[in-house]
Amino acid sequence: MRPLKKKEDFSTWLNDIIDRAGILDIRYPIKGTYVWRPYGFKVRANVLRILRGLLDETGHEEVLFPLLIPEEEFMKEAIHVKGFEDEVYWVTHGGLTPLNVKLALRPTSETAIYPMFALWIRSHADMPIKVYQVVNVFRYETKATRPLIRLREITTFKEAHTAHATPEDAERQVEEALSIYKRFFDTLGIPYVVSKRPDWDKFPGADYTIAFDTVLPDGRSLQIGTVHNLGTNFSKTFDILFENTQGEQEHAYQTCYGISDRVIASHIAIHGDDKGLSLMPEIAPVQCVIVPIIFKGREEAVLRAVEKAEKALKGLRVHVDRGEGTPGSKFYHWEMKGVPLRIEIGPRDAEKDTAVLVRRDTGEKKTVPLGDLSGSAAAALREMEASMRKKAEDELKAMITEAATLEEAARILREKGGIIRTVWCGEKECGVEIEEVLNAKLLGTNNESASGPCIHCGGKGRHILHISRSY
RNA sequence: GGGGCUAUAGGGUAGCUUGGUCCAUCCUCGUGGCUUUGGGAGCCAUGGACCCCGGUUCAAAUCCGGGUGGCCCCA
Repeated sequence: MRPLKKKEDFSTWLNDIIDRAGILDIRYPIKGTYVWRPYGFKVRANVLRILRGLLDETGHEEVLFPLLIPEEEFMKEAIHVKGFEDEVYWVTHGGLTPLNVKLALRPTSETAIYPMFALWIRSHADMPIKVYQVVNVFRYETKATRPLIRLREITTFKEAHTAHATPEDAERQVEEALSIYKRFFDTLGIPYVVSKRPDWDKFPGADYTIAFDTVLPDGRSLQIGTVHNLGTNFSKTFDILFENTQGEQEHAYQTCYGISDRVIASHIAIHGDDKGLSLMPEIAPVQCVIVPIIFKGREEAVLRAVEKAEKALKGLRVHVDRGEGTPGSKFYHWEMKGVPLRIEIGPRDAEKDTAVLVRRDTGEKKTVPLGDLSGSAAAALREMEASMRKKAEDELKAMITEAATLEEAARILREKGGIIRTVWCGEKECGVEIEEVLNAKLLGTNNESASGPCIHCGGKGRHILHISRSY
């Protein structure tokens, strides 16, 4: 097997680790589609548990819409259609019979959900509606596909859709969505930069789009979440009308926001190392693995101590590796799987009633009394979470660089990548030129105030701008 | 959107240039056994591959065309 080298060859590293840690099987014979394996599926389930929790506690309700969307509905919203038309898979036959209405495999579900919203909403009192679903969506990607990052079947797409009686309420919803996502990424230890996308790069059909981007170890940015204020664009198309308090018919104000498989990709990419995965305790399928170190003739004492340890750790997700094989090979195995905490118990420990506690992130070893194992394990996990989060945040900070000129920006992008922070006038023409000159993307602007000249045209700077090479 | 490279056991590879030496190399892996266990142990036995379709040829892993998958570069 080839050695893992995250720094030198990130792309190969990521593919290898996804395979070797048992996240996905990347050999499924259709381009851009992959198989979730049991271990990866557990990670995914834990991630979704956190996300569902955050949505549920803020009054969202989970629903499930059909995968298929009739052509007529799909084609209704002109700008939206244009944004997706070359990526849509069409179902054209039922058995051998050609369908008289073609059916789209959802590339996202606005056009599936909003016709139903039109039926559900009659009065201002029916709102707000806040629903979400976790589904697979299909996009016929023409560029090179990548596991968890660029897929033809996005298997984990959490999309929330809301409708409101006033524009202010929709605006508040955007703020709530941003705060939910911030808490979500914070929990997972994924640092991010928030940008309002330039107008020409917003979600097709949105008034505006606010996006979360993170930076992967190769210096390229990855979009990991988006929040859209749809205004009345879709409600006008799909006749989502309600009677307001004045007794007049009015179009509903809508938002939608989504998160995908990429969250898992970025967690793997940011926290993993050359030994394999390194999972935050919160999402690790196994939080603590106990490796008994058995010597011939002295099994009993060790196994008794192991049982005691297992009992003490009740409440954590614990696995005891009683399998064949040497301790060394088990250490490597569980490090590859990213298990946060390892507990070694051998004859020496059994004798002294202790255990060796090893942190996955730092490799730090500590001998602790068995009687106190529960407390010291919990403490170690807490410390790990904090320090993993901090490390990731520091790394992202180090990848955000200020630049005053395009030459400087180009040099930074070439030498270390990451995100350029600079000043921009806000004009489309100027922005598009920046993208061309730098061969990079404008991630967008933040809400800080800016002063000084625009990096490109020298005009009055109105925004702080984020630029990067992106996935 | 344009261009290039590539496909050999479950994973990683040698062989391809110059067709025959190949019922295909090595590492890893699987299976049965003995033995071992504080950072990937060892020994014995055994299992497993030339992406698909077509063509050239006495002869194809090797050459040619198409398909499919993978990787990279440019816009």
